[in-house]
Amino acid sequence: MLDISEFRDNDSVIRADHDKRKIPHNKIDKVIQLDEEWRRAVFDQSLARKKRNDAAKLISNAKKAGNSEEMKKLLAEVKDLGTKIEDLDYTANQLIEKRDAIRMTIPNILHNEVPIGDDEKSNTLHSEFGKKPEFSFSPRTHNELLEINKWAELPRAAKITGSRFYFLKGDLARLEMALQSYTVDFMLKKEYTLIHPPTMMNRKAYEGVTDLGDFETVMYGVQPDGYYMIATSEHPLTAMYMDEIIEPSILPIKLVGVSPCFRREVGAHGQSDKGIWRVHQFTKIEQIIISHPDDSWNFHEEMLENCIELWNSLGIHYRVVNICTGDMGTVASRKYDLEAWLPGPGEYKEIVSCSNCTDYQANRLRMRFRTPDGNSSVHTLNSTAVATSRALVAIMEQYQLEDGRVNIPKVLQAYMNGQKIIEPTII
RNA sequence: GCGACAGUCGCAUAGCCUGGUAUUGCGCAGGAUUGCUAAUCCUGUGGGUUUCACCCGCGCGAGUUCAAAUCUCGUCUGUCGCGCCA
Repeated sequence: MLDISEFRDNDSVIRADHDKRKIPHNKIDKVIQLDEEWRRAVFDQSLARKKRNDAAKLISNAKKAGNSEEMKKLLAEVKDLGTKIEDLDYTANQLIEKRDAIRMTIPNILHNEVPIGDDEKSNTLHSEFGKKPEFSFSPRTHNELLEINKWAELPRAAKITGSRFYFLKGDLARLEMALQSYTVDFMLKKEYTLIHPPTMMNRKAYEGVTDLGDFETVMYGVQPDGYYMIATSEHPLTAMYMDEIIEPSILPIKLVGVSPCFRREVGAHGQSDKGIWRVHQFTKIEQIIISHPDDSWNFHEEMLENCIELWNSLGIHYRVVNICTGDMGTVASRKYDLEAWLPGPGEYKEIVSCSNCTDYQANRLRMRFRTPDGNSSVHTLNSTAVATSRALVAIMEQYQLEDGRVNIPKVLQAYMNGQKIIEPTII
């Protein structure tokens, strides 16, 4: 959520941003209008309350002085003030609720260097690492590899839950654990603090970290308690400090979260969704930084550097792209994606997303730090380190052998008791 | 799940019985002063507005009242005890 002062003093910035995103200005106008109405209502409300407070003081004095005549007179004067104040309160509350309901849906201000364009085709290449692996045979898709090696049970998972769930089996399940351990150790060396968060969140906290539309399309609700399964550990880790005033001396807060992630994936279809690429549940290791606003752009680069070092160490060929205006979403101000080369389908596909959300989440969550001139919102940043299902797909496809088995990236072998190849599952 | 107690500004506290201007300490920030690894003093330290002032704010919500941190009801969270349990 953008700070209200942006609408009062700086609306041209928001308008210019809307132009870049090709969205109309009507919501901005509405927020400004409601804000003006609210401020008038609050002023009237304050006057009425002052009147009541003054009267209450006089009544108190009259009572102490034992002047019951005076008291009766004063009481008669303020008799109807209570209802009047209630009405004014109601009006003011209605106005600010409307104002903020709209303000919540207005997206973050984009960084200057975000490329302009309508969809992912306009994302621009930032950098590229590794080389496309060459095969003396026709490389298989990860889905074919899963079947040949019995590394996953998809139809059986569909029986007990539904489509897009999976049982991971045998060596591939072990590789998943190795990947988690390796990634966590990697992040610990960067002095991030490991966190296992709650896997469910209440509505209030969740509204602070995500686009409201996600409640319909992304998150699973948990009844009867009204909780939501987390779509990523970014959400609990970022919301962890909600409603707090943080001492600036503890900034930056650097966290590495490990959690299962749950996504409904409403509206997702197609051939590319076979296998475990796009699933309702997966495990993700996530980087989170809560920082002073002056430092956030440096930390955004730091998180990207961490990803690059990590994925280079896994020996995966991928490219980094700058996400363009049309592909950005509501919360981030700037976003890099890592896209791994998948030899099976012959495409680059997203494996990492690295965002600076500036003060957008912090404003909603009321996460502030002290400054000499009062409190000011922190910045929040998040980046995937590794989403295990997608990392496994990239490893399987890029490290595959002619017989369908898969070499284990060197850095993971120590986490697999020295094993060098993952073998088919027996049953 | 049951019962008792608790929730007050970053932290810790007083105020609640008996309704009438949110107390004190610590931490943090700014300033002053002294000068030796620091001390002392002053100021500030929840949110809002038409900002020399005023309004709101004592977990949240409702009620009683001219007036609620204070009384009543509901609710949430925590602590302890009991029960259940990996």
